[in-house]
Amino acid sequence: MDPQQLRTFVAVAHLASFSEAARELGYTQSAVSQQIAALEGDVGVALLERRPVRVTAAGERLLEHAGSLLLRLDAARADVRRVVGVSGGRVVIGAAGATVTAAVAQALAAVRARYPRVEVRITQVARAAVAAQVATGVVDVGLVDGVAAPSDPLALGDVGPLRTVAVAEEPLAVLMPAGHPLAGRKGLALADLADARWLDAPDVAMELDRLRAVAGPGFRAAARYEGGEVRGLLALVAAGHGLALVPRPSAGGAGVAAVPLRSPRLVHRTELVHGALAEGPVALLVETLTGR
Amino acid sequence: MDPQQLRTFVAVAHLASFSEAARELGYTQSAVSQQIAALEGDVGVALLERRPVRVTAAGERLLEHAGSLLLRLDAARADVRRVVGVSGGRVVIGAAGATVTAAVAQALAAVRARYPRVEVRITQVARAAVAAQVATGVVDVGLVDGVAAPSDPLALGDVGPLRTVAVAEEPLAVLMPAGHPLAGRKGLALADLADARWLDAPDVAMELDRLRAVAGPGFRAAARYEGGEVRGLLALVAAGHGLALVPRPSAGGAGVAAVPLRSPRLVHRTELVHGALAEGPVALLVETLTGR
DNA sequence: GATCATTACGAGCCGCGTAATCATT
DNA sequence: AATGATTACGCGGCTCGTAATGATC
Repeated sequence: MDPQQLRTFVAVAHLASFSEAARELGYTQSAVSQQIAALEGDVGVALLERRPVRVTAAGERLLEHAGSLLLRLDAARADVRRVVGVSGGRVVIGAAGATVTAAVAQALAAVRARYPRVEVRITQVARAAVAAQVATGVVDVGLVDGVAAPSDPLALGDVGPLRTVAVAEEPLAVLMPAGHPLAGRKGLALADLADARWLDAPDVAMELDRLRAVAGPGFRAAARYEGGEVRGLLALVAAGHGLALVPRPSAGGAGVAAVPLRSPRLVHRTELVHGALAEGPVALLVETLTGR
Repeated sequence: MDPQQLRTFVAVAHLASFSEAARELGYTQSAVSQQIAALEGDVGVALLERRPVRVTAAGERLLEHAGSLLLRLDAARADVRRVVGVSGGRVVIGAAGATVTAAVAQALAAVRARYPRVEVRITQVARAAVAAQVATGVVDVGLVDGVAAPSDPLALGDVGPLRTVAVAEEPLAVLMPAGHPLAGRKGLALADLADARWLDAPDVAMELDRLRAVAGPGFRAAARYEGGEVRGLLALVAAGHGLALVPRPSAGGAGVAAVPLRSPRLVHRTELVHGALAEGPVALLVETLTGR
């Protein structure tokens, strides 16, 4: 069961095609076919049905393991390399969404103060790819946010050997035009607003998909705002284009009311994903963010 | 980083010798040397110092990952094979210590009732090897016991992708001769007994090592009883050879007093270790043990 | 007949063992 | 000198690509 075969297997399973997998991995059809055959011979079970290509029950089992296995393999390699300090002069943060809060900025300041010469870079990373990017060492740490019950961890799926720690938890608030009938309330329940029109602004507010996941169906999108500027969102809300659910600190502005969310009891949570730490700027960053 | 190389690396690191590792793995010195060289070339870092053989800092990091990685690899293979039902006609339980309690016996009865033709086998397994044996499929499930705070999981180290569930928690009692000055007490603190003489009976009572781990030093062994019979232990205690800490259900007998342990608040916990479950006798066993 | 997986086969590479070499005690 | 790790080298096997074959729509 060598890693190459596993990688090929997940590619085939995912694409449901030998030839596509071959193209993606830079092999010929033949090579892929032989690798799968070898893997099946090794474990002694058919992993795929052909024509159409579908994973068997046994293959399903292997798939469950394979992702984590490959992630850990990458993480092991990256961890070993980090010891040498290959990435000594640079700290790369992979942020999924609008996770660079005040706390993060502050921690970065601490890093700059202690290591003035290291370059700090923040790149946008797809939420699903954070673990892989941290594991492979493409980024040094990852930042992910989402909604969760207070002091509950985010559902990040399989993070393999990586550790996750909370860096911030903020209450949530619903943004609405100042003149909205509910604008004066002290707090409100999300269920009451399922029928309202919402703004889908993945970078600055809660994605509607995730909202639906925790609060049931509904929450139709009136418009989508793909910018990263909170002001843009505020303007849209003020103009009555729809509501938005945001962490309370980023709420507030002219013509906009921010009403705290009372039910369900949820918070906006930001978590840090990192691998093994030795010392140096990355370790300092993590320590500062987690309060030593 | 193929698994073979990793396996060789952990062997060399563990034995601190290329030649010994070669002997253990059935290779020549040369092959081991080449594998390590290839691995180091692959990750780009020296993993071992030679003469004497010692793992470097980078090697240490790799070691941390390697164990879990290989365990998961074995678990993946075993999980896949289990789908085919290679072990359909047999259920093998690996027990570390005296973990086959009434609950386990009862669950086994349920399995026999439902699957009359399957052979049930219980083998003794070293505590440290339970995870590996379950992962590789040598045994279908593992049973491990130990002391822990109420409803706290046992510290089993790395179990990789395996799941652990509690099957029993029993209060602890100190066994002492009926005439012992403390024999009439309703409960007592372990700290008061650190200076007493204890019986080291790993198969039927708490190992003294683990006792020291949770309750501090002391707890000198007066004698060691390696049998698996509780009666033997009771006889020794009655004769005044020493005290023993046992789960309360197995306490009691002529000439012996069992005084409940009050402090620290600890219980005897039995946990089940298992891989992925499909259906069949093993699944039934686990379900019965965990109460569906 | 077109698409796509498998099989046949040859070329190159990789990994092992044997044996010689080098280093450390 | 003896033990033990590394290097040299040749053989066998493995894996890939090309190309032919087979299966399925």
